[in-house]
Amino acid sequence: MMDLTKLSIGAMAKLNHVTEQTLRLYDKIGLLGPQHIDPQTGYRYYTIGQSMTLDMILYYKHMGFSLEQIKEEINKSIDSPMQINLEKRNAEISAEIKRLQMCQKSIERMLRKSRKYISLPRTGEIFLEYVKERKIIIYRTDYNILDSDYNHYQYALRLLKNYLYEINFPMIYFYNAGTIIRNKYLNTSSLFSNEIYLLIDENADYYPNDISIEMIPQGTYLSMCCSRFNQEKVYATMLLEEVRRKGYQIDGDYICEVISELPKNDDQQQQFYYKIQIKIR
Amino acid sequence: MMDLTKLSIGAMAKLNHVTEQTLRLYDKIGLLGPQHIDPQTGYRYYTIGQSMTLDMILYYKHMGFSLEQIKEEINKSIDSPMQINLEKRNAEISAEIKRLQMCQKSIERMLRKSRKYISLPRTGEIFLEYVKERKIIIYRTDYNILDSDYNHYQYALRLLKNYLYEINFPMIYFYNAGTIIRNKYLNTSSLFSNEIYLLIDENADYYPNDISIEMIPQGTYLSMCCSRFNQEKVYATMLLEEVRRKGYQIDGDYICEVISELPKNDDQQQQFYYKIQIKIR
DNA sequence: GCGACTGTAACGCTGCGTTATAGTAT
DNA sequence: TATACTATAACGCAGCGTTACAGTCG
Repeated sequence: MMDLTKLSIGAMAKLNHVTEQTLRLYDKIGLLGPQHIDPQTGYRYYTIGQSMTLDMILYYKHMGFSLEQIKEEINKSIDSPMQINLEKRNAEISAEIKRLQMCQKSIERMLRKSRKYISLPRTGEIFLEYVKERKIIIYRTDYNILDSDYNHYQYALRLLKNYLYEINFPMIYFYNAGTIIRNKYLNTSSLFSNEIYLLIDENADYYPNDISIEMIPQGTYLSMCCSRFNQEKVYATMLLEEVRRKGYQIDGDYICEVISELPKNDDQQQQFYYKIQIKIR
Repeated sequence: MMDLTKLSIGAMAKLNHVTEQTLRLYDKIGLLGPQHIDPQTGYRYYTIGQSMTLDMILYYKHMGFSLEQIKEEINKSIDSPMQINLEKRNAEISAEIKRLQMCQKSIERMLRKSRKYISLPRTGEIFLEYVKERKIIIYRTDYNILDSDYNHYQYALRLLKNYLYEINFPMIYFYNAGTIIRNKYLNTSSLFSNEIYLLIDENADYYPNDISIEMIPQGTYLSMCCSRFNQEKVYATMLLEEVRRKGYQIDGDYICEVISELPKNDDQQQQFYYKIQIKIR
């Protein structure tokens, strides 16, 4: 039978299902050293009883403590309570679980968005669709967005996002962006908009106090998918013509929703895929 | 107004709430490079439109993808579906959440154990307590544990644990260990035990098929806390004397439960704190 | 010309896994 | 002597943070 008080590092490792490197590391950082080191060869020798300490280390590790934290815990006497740290860790884990659940929400939303995109009609095709109520946050510029270029549009969007960032409204809650042309500007000869918006996830469970949210009503929308930035005026005109041709009644404001804005690394061009729509009755 | 198509790395970093190092890293690994690099100075210049790509990167990062994975996703065209990866990631997160919930169970059990320990009577004091039904796994040795030394006890325990490890019964489910003296050996002049056991968490939701579990019945136990290893015979004798003195009836087997076995790094001595008990009626 | 900015390069963090090279036990 | 074992040292992993030192912008 092997000597239970003089186990080589390999024997100790095998007995406890850890690697020798792990044991060497624990020795090095002062977490668990061998009971004896041969002064001639430097060989580490452990006793079987130390596997109990190793058990505890692994247990703490399982609970998510760092080696440094475990070192503190291990060296405590039995009387000093570890409860505080355990409860703290418990709270941390709760927070982590919550974060992961938020991740899942994000993923599910992306999946929905992806599925939605796939089933969308081709560019330029006009179609009817029912849309649920949507929450948005609006940012007003001091110029006509429809006449400005892509960079200014992006900049305005960035300012809005940064505002939301500053008031701690998590980015994960908003995704698609777009512009609104109010009804009163629809019938003028030249279209005008100074409002960009961000869509807010319907599942958002938290809003800062000082945020002003607008609702876009549910209903039937006449829609068209587009792929060129800064051609909103052209597309919108086509849409309005269709409204007139079919004899629909315009109800509310005109909306342009950016569905997808694709970064491409190979060429330096941005690709777009967005949808414009107008509520009718 | 700043040039929205020639943002320095600092300006870009500020606009998007990332650090310059992050942008440099993303450039280096080919995830997101500046649109222009001054060939003279090597200065990086970004356009505002690239913050959209950065948004996506951060969004993917939030969902727990690695930079390498994000790189793949970003370079995909809109037509190739990212659904597979999203769903895979979703499953990963579910598994992670499950793991964390197991962690919490472990922590809560440790907290219970800790609170229990604090309220325990002093060493040597005999007291009555009600104990719930317990599940244990037993390992039989071919020698009298009460006559063997600490190392052999630890070794037997290790063999049991390794057996459980091999049949994939997670370590987190068992905690306290102990020995049993069967009733038939209680009345002999010399105490005998060849069974050590591990307590199984009552919340364990999984058992391997080929495991044999024994139940220790609920009921009233006469108990005593002890602090010296290998003195079980002495303590047990005291306990049996108390039974006789008070006129209790022994019901079932004698149990020795190791409550705490404390590793101490400062001196090389192990410290113990265990409880022996016998069911009475 | 000064301060704010930018560049590259290198080390640090965690918890080991993975070589590489050299000495040791049996 | 063969071979299984052990030692130290160093690099790698992810995603940056953090120096340090030198050149550049307004």
